[in-house]
Amino acid sequence: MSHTYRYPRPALTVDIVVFGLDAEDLQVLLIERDGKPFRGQWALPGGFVDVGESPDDAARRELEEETGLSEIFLEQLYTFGNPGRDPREHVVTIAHYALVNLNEHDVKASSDARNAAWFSINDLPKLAFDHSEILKVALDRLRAKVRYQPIGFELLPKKFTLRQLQHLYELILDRELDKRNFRKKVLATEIVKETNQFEKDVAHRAARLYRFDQRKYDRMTKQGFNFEV
Amino acid sequence: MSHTYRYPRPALTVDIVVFGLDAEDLQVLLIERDGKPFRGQWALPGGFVDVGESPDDAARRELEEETGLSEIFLEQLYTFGNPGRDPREHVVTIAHYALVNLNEHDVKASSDARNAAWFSINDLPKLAFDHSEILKVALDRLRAKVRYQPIGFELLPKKFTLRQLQHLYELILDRELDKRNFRKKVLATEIVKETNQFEKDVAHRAARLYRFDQRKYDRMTKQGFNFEV
DNA sequence: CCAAAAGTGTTACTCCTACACCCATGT
DNA sequence: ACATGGGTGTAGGAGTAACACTTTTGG
Repeated sequence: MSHTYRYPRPALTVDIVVFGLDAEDLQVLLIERDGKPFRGQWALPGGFVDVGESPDDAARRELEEETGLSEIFLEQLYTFGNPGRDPREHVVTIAHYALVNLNEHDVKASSDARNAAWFSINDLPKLAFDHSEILKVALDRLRAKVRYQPIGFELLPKKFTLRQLQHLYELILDRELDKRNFRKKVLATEIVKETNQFEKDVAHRAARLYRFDQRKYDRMTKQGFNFEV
Repeated sequence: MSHTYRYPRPALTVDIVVFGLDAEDLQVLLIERDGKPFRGQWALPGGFVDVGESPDDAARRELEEETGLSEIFLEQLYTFGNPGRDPREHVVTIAHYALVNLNEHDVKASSDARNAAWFSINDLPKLAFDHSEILKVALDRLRAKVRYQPIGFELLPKKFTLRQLQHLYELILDRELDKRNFRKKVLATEIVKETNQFEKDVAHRAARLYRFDQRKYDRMTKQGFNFEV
């Protein structure tokens, strides 16, 4: 079946910048292209928006189809629509960004034949289309956003040490933070609660584990906060 | 001529929330619809994105066609694409917002037969489609943005008094500000320069006129600043 | 007992906030 | 001379930034 319109329409897609965190680096999830153009190059996961489907739903669907990731933090980023960005035709893409905790989500579950892999944001391959630009905008957004909304927590496991949280902020903001001031600031927000559990199997004093206060977290995500670490 | 695609595509439009400022209120520019659906209701200016045209260009073109406004500050806001937002078919719209100085731009120049008018944001009519929601998001964005980027200046004439600037901030943020602290803060940014001109024809001491320092303005627009008035 | 990271307070400084009076101009 | 808004300074408080040592644990 084919579809006819009175006027031509740009194609509409979604692309998703998925950020993850390992011990070393902030990472991005990329897909190896198997079709033209840019065959064999790495690209952001994404695909067409179906008629009758919201862009947000399309982003979640594509992400699950291509990488197996579901039920993660996902937000709209920006819409890119310069006519030259896809050599085949005019394709407008609604870019999103997502945050996942690598310990609790496994990307190998991908049902798609295509190759998916994590790359450090400090060591990225050349990307297809204008995806480098999209990634840059996503990173800028992430950096700006952690300063006034507690979204960074989405990248950590449910229970985490304050050092892990600090490390996350250091990776995102790309600078070192003072340990004492950081702890004071985080605890002052009351967004984390201490547990009675501790790290295991470390060759030094074990750090206390904390978890989010979901009620405070939700309130602060809506209202915003000032976290000028 | 008609156009056939293998898969159906959502329609793609732009809508623009144009903010203006008069002595009393923050205003929004609306268009009276003359076609179905929502005939006779007020709506945001906007229209279809042509193939081969960037969304940004489409927004500028539609704005000029419908209201005569050109060469104004315009930025992408958010893309709205819930399938139910237009009763005819699935229409995805890339919403933008624009800021204009009402003294230097005249909306009567509209070449389009449709009726265009300014409305106070405190006294809005019922809007077509999901345009009330778009307007709300635009207003939230404007409020958030004036705190860290000097975009509010776009709403003022080239030369203005500090009282006008303060009034603008009070209208956008919807609260009163302290005159002395506001002046200190603005002058400390060095984004405005004093001129040797003064207000005319006022029945009291004439206020000094200021203008932007364009170099500082551009730098701060890019880098952001903290303007927690 | 050594290595490694956890955990903890104080001080100086900067920035923000609150607040009231005199000045210049036109009528 | 009076009415109207223009223009100015200071003091107290809050928050930020800089900084070093002791504690706990495993090997």
